[in-house]
Amino acid sequence: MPEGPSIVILRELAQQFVGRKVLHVEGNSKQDIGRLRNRTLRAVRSWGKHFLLEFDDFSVRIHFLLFGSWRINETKAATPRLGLGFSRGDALNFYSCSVRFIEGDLDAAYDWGVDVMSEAWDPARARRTLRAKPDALAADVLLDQDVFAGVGNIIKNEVLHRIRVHPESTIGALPARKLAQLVTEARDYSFDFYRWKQAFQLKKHYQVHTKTTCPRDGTLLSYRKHLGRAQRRAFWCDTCQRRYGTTEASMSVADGAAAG
DNA sequence: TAACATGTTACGGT
DNA sequence: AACCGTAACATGTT
Repeated sequence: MPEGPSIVILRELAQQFVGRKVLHVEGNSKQDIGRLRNRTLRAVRSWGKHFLLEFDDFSVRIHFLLFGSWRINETKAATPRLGLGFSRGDALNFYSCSVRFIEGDLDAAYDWGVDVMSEAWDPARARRTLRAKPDALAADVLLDQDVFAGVGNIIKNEVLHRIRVHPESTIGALPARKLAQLVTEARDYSFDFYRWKQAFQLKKHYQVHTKTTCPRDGTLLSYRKHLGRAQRRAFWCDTCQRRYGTTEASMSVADGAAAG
């Protein structure tokens, strides 16, 4: 159930397998996972919520969707979707995830500049892309993996609170400084998420996600279960998060109730 | 305990 | 064509 920062943590934990040969393959994936046997893992990479295992001429792409999980040198009770066995009984096990092969060079398949966790992250390009979407909602663009690969619903809610922008603000109505903040915080909050997750302290740092009152001013937070085109949960403070622009949809829907 | 949710894709209808 | 809504997938948490 990971957003981008969790995938970065997985990538770092999986680094120990780079350069080692896959000795055993198991799993209920419908892909031709048998081809992985006796192949040497060349690199582990990530792009947004994608975890990538790179071999000589192809790579394996793992996407955990909502319920996926992994174990390193351990197993769960369930059958893995894909399990890779290495020497000394070491193993990488992936559960209830999407497994796909990517043929050829990963650099040809992925645009690293849109990955908020990447060294190649390109904020100027993100701002440019957003300027071309004036009618889109702030809550929707943050979840757009073509713009902010790795951002998920938790990061979305926390970023919007941090920059004091209402989730239904329209992008075209944001002052240039706010748009720049949105882009900056998409990355900066993701790195905070990463550090807190590593320390097993992520949830206690939530400001609005799944919360009922605003830590800034004690306002009862607003909650909507299906907000925006993405139809995802939104938590926000009507006192400190300003709504820029207006949409008919937002004004006609009256189901904003207290969270929790 | 039964809902629910850190996500995405496919498909049918408009 | 573009867009929208719904279903499907699958499991740990509350």
